[in-house]
Amino acid sequence: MKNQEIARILYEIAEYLEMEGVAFKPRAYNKAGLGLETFNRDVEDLYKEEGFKGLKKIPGVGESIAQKIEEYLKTGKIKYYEDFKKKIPSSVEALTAVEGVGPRKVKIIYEELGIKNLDELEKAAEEGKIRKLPGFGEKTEKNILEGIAFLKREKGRFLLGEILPTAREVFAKLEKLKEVEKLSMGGSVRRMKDTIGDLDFLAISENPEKVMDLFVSMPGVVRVWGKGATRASVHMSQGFDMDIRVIPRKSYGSALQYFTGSREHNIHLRKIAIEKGLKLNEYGVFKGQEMVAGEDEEEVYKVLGMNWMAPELRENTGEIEAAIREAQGKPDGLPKLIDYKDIKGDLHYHSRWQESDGTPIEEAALAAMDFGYEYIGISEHTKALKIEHGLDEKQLLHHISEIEKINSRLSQGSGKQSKFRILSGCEANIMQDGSIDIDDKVLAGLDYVIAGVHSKFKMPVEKMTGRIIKAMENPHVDIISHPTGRLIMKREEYQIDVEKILEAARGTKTALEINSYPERLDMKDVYIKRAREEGVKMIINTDSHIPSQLHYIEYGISQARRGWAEKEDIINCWPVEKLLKFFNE
DNA sequence: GCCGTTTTCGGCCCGACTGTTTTCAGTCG
Repeated sequence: MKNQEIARILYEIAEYLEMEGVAFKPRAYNKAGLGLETFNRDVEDLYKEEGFKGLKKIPGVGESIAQKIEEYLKTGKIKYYEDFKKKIPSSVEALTAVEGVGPRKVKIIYEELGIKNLDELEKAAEEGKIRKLPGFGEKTEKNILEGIAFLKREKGRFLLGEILPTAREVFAKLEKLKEVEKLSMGGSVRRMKDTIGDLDFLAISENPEKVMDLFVSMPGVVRVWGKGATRASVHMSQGFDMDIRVIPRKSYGSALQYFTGSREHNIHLRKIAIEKGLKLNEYGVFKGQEMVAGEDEEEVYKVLGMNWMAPELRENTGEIEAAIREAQGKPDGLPKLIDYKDIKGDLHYHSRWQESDGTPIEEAALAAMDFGYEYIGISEHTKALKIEHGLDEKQLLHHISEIEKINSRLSQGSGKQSKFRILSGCEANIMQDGSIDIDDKVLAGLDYVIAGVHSKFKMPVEKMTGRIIKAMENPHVDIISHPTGRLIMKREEYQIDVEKILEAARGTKTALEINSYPERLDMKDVYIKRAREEGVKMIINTDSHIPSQLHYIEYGISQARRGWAEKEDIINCWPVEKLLKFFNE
């Protein structure tokens, strides 16, 4: 996929244009970059199939940018961009990553001092050369040094699963302050994005200064980035930043809306406000001087002519249009999102990750019951994954009979226990040629089969796509685990043709997994949305190895919601009989 | 440079904070 690659160049062109002080074009390039990055088709395929005209289908891409994309696809270069690089050969992206340094400052430090990268910038700042530049001073220099130190220390973003528990702890602490009347979390955490940059808190308080004081002196705060009358920003020892804003009650809803974002969602909303002769900002919706909404988030959306929508949807990928249609009573409104309580069981659980003496399957079943589930599926690794104690055919037959025994024991128990069901499964390996490492006869004896790629991740796109499709065509395979293989911030996705995979999944009635493991969250939201549009069924699993990981399901559900998934799209929202019927078809 | 149930031309989201100025530019979210 070259989408990301070209998008990055477009973003950099935007920065160069900003350096030059060009108006409006930077926004156009940023928009086109985002359009390309979030476009659900491979730009190379698009160009091959539909030519130059196809490129203009990408949101934000018109005549001129389409030409530049075409140039890149043909030659691997864009002259317009190369010319900028010749003029100012700075690592723009690296330099603007420093807090307080933007394109204009990058231009000045290059032209005055010839600085092109972070190391040179750091050296110049240490030598006291930065403070002498026009528009710079001692403080800016100091901030640059601290900003660079920060970048070196942290990579910048955190996994949702890493940060959400901490965010909730901080929330609980802040909420206890007697000066805080009301508190909410905004930002990407409220939208449950797969990675989080920082935490945003919003509060109502009669005594904002006091809240600011308390916020910057909270335990865990190692640095105060800034502190004003209504806003403060701090760095935490765990490595992330937190912001807080104190907001008047009458503006709480609009502030919550504004600080939840996304940025693109907000920009779209403001345009709609303007079209209606209104002005939208974090303090409310205004008609002239008169405030027409603000205290309540739902009201804010309502006066803009649309229904309220879940934060997970707010990425400006069609949710605003859907909310408007819904408010007008038209069909094709907002999706009725799967709820965090809709999952009835988890089918990706490894009980034998350590060869322990206990009864790990029963332990898993009891934990799942406590979790409110009606069933759990035990899906051990299979023999090709020796390092994970993968089971061979003989051991799998034993696995099946063991589960039968536990099931019959449970069925004689009382109430909840008697209705609970353990399903026998496995997570088999999709070998290089697309075959499965377990004999079909044994696969047939299991309640369900998950198949996944666990080796040879770096195959060319046609081969990897064919490999997975062949696995789906095996009549015993019911689910493909972590379909793209990404490890967030660690490993790229495998090269696959997502459209072809979706087509095959629908044709073979194979469910695609939404793996809830915090560093996987695989499939990601845009693929979930595509899968749903194509009528492909999905399943949200945790890939747990111990009972305490069952709660990861929340992260998988959040990604499903971000992908517009409804209850019917997700097969483990179904009762066990319907689920087994699906597997048997 | 893009885009259009008011437009193929004339618009393009908005406010807080910082650091540098002496009324504001740059950056951020």
